[in-house]
Amino acid sequence: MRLNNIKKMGLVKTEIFTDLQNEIALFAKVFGHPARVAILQHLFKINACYCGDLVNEIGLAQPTISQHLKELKHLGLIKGNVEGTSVCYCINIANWTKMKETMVQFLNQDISIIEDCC
Amino acid sequence: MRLNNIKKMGLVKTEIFTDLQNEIALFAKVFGHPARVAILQHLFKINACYCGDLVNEIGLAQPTISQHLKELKHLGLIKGNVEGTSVCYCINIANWTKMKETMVQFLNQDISIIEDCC
DNA sequence: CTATTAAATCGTAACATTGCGATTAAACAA
DNA sequence: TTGTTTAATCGCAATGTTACGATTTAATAG
Repeated sequence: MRLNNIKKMGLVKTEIFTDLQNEIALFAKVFGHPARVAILQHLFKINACYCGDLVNEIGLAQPTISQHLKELKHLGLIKGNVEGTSVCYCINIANWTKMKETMVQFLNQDISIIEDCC
Repeated sequence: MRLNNIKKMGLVKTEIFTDLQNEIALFAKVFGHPARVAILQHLFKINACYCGDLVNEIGLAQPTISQHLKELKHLGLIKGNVEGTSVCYCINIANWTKMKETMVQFLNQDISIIEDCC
């Protein structure tokens, strides 16, 4: 159920974990930076926007925003469309939904637990 | 709505983001490693277990597991109880539930979006 | 063609993360 | 007290991440 071309995790010993565990970690990792959280929130809010809008909105330098957009795009969560000299970014709903299912299932593990053990 | 003593994010310019954005990023970051995903899944599955069990179950060295447990504990998602020479770990359900609410709300941002823009 | 504009890429400094061997600390047993 | 067991901590090597100035690329305007 992986989305786009999923990259390796460097030092992490991915081979000793299941595909699902690695997939959850990769999705979570991309949310593990407030700039990427902010980019996604903004894209959801205004539906589509240019890279430059995000630079103004968020307040990080253009190369930094570009780098964060690249990571989101690489995981398949956003799409970028060239319009003249600008690039219009928006959420990839189909992939977002797939990702959401995986993550919500992970977060809902607690439904069978009644109370703490210790 | 933050749980435990939340730490800074190093190079990350946290001050330009909202508390919620930083909180989502911190939660996501802790899930951003398959070992921590595996630890949480195992704790949910068997309800409580010793550090040594996790070392056998997961296959990373004891200091490495100990370090991952420390991060989960620091965020408040697990509790550790000393029992003789062992330490029994389990999920902190109350904090897990709070975290889940925050994350699910973030993941459900897509409910208003009908289709892709570009 | 020559600007101009917008965004990607390059290069790099500062810092963080991962993993583990070695050691320490704490509880208990004999 | 002296082992033994279990887990935390220390220290460090290898690698990743973040941020941004400088540069390049690509599209368009004049």
